[in-house]
Amino acid sequence: MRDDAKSEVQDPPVEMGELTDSLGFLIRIAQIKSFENFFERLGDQGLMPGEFTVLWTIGMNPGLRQGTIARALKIKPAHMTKLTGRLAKSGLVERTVSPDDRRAVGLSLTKEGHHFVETHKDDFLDVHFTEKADMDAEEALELVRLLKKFTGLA
Amino acid sequence: MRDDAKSEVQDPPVEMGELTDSLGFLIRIAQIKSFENFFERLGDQGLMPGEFTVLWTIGMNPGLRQGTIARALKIKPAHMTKLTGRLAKSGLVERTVSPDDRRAVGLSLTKEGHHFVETHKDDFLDVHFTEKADMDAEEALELVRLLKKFTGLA
DNA sequence: TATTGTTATACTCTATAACTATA
DNA sequence: TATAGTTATAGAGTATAACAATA
Repeated sequence: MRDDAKSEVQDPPVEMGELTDSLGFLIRIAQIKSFENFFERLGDQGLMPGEFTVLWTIGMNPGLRQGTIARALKIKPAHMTKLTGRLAKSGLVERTVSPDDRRAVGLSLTKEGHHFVETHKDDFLDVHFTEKADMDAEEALELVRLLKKFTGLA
Repeated sequence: MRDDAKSEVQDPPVEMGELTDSLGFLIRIAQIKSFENFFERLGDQGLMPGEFTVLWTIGMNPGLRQGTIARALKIKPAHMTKLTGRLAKSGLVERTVSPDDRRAVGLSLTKEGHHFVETHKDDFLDVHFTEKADMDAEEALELVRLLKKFTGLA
């Protein structure tokens, strides 16, 4: 993610042909770009994008169990355990065993967690991504609409 | 990437709010979807999407050095070493030390490499991704155009 | 001294299986 | 038996630093 002004290596042009019209390739490059944007805005907060996503979703659905949140966000169970572990250790998330089913772990935000989400909400949701890409508002809406359709979240 | 017909876990609805309009989140889900598509078509070929991308680009630019290709595809040097190592071991790529600069490694496809790219080209480029997502051709073109603009590849 | 590619370590995330404690 | 979550291991990919060979 380093992007030194100096790193202007003199490279010969690289022909990519139809690759630059391949959705899979474009999504990968978009992912890199999106990570760069995230770290520019929130890099000093010590959280990864995935952690923020989980935090946000817990805030919207307090008390829901870990597995339910994980499935909704397409996070694998094993990884979810580590993720919530970190968030709990940071004091942002509280895990409570359900009295109904003592196997289940309910998730909710601590007061710090709520404050954290509220404070960094706009930076996290990247509400101003258009500016970097020189896109107008209409294009941004259309990009979001088409991605939702492609992912099936539409 | 498992998606058993049985795995219809009865989950309560999970509220995600503005997250489903967040570009970063959508790109991550799109990435998962795109990987699923890739493995449906090419899973039995034993190559990862990144490896195919490298293979393709070497084919378009025979003889270019490793670092140049890596920078163009935004692959980190350390990873590129492993990647080309695997491709060379599979007999798809040939690495040759340049006589001009004996530090440089030039990459080119073997005969098998050429054949592999030619054979799986359409599956790899995912030229028919629209069908799965119920998108028409115009929407597909627009999605590609907007992603190119966002990534700066435009 | 600087650069090309390599090796090594550590971290995120995925995939998988084995395990526990419940149910 | 099955399920919820955990632990452990292996792999892909990234970040970083140190290194050898070469320039």
